[in-house]
Amino acid sequence: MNSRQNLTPDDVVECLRRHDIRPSAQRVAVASFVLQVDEHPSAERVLSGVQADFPMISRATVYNTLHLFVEQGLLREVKLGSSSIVYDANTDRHHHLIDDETGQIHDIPWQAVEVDQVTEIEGFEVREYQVVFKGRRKHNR
Amino acid sequence: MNSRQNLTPDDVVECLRRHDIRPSAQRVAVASFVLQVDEHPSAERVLSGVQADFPMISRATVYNTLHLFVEQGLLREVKLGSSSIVYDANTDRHHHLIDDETGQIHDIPWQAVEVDQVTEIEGFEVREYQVVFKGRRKHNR
DNA sequence: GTTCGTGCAAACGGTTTGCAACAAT
DNA sequence: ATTGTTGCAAACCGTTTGCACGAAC
Repeated sequence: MNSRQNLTPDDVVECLRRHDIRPSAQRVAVASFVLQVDEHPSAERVLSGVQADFPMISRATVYNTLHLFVEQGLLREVKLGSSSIVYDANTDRHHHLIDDETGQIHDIPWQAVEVDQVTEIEGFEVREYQVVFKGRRKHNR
Repeated sequence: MNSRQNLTPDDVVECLRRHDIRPSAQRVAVASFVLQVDEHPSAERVLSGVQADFPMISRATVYNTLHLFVEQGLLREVKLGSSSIVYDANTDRHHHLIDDETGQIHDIPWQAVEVDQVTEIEGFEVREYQVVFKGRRKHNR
């Protein structure tokens, strides 16, 4: 459920600026990939994806850059089922569904579900929450 | 929120048998620890915990044993915020809260919250779900 | 005498770190 | 000149694997 809008390099640069991130060539490359890929990529996935058309980017830079993006609110880390951290360009509130077969993580709109009484968790102060679903794609029709 | 009942070795042996697990010395040691510890331990945590009074147990055996326990429904794996897989002796439906400060995972009773419209997730067949809360302990009183 | 359980040590995979080189201002 | 950014390689940590020894039926 990722935007998939075709972003021009200029769009990406502006987006970085909006998040107080200086637009180096590497950062633009990482951002372009992460903002347009139609999945929730892990750092290693980002590395190989970006290396496809930007071969001289290093692993360390990708990790640095992703951390920076998270810090600046451009991305969110998602740590669920999978063995690796994945990144989510959708920074609005939403839920997640983990595909039983593929392990892929899908965004579920916030209004798809209604959760009640959240403020009332005994003994805890809840800062945020989400529903994590497990299941699978409904076949063809 | 773990039971903390004092289990005798015999209780543990019986519990293993109920789950079709042959009670070796190592398995009893792992089960005793995991069923009584008041937290959600990682495999490494189980290893060091069990080694405390059972020094000659190997890493591989702990990992094997935990996997076996999960397979047999004695434990559940919990893969959330933390970098490692943790194990949950509470096999009933429940939610989880991740402590912002400590990273600790707490069980939240199923009825603490009400979730609606879960069957209606567009395009997916939901097999199970839980709410994942993030927050912190309410200070003393 | 197979099968099952255990131990050891090495491999693995994703992430982090330290450090040196190189911009950028 | 200081600060920020990159690249490389090694370290790290939790987990997995292969294999050989030993116990159990």
